[in-house]
Amino acid sequence: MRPSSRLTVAVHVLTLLAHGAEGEGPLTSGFIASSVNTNPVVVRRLLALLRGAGLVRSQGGPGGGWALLRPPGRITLRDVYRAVEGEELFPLHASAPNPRCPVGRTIQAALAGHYREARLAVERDLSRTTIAALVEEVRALAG
Amino acid sequence: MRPSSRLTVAVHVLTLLAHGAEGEGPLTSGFIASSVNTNPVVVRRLLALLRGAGLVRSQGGPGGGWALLRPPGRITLRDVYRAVEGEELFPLHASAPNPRCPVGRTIQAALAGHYREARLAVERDLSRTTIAALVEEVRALAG
DNA sequence: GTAATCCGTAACACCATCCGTTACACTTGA
DNA sequence: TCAAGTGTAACGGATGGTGTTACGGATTAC
Repeated sequence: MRPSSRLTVAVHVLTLLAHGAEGEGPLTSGFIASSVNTNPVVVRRLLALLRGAGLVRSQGGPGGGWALLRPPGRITLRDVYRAVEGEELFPLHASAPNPRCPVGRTIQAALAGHYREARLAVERDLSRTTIAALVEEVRALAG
Repeated sequence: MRPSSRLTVAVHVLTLLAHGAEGEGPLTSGFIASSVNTNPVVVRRLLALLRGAGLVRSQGGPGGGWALLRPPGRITLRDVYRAVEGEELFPLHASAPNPRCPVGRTIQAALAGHYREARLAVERDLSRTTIAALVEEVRALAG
């Protein structure tokens, strides 16, 4: 499975929700979409994944929109990654290798463990960065 | 850029080359393709990338084929990963965010550093495994 | 030198996925 | 009751990976 820009957009949106939290009230998907430069439906689809992970909540009707469910210091990039990306960092063969070949018969089992370790290494690294830290960086860069 | 199965197939092929090294002579793309269960052209395309990275050599004509250029104990999964995958572990936005938004204007710069760290973390993990180690695992699993 | 074998690469079709867009039903709040 | 939101299905376009055919070029064996 190839990587998408979902992680980037999801982090962008969460940073925006945390950054705008001083203003009162939730942010609409239309407003968020104008910052990301995309369509509101794309934003709602992505935020639905984050809602499924317990990171945000949505509210309908006038004055409705999206808001964080946790303080930004307690949301890490690992949480976001798990919410929006698939299970596997590196996919195995598209079609199964030849079972009559000793290497073909066993290579997937051999690789699976190493891939799992690599995925854990990424997640360990992503867990070091919080949305709150990104808000700080954004404020420093944007002035 | 999303992940593909290129890393898996490349590691499979290199393991096959190392495993079959006791037999004399290079392996043909047709033989390799039958183990991977794909088309010889696919194998040649992928091996061309590995050749560009100095991992294998090719030889035309009868008796020709592909062979390792280094002992399998000195080829790590990090070498293979760098040879066949793109630069970025996680892509940034497909279309640039809104420069009139403080978050949109700065989020890419803020994320770039974190993504670089994550990529290094993956590579650090992949560098712990060699093709020789995979040959051992395959032998243990296949009997 | 001739033929067989193998690589090198272009060209094309197929397929899955992602992204953007439209459309419309539903819910909420004033 | 109306306006402002979300929820979600449906569709099309773009992209990239994969599989396949085709053919030119190089090398080896005889």
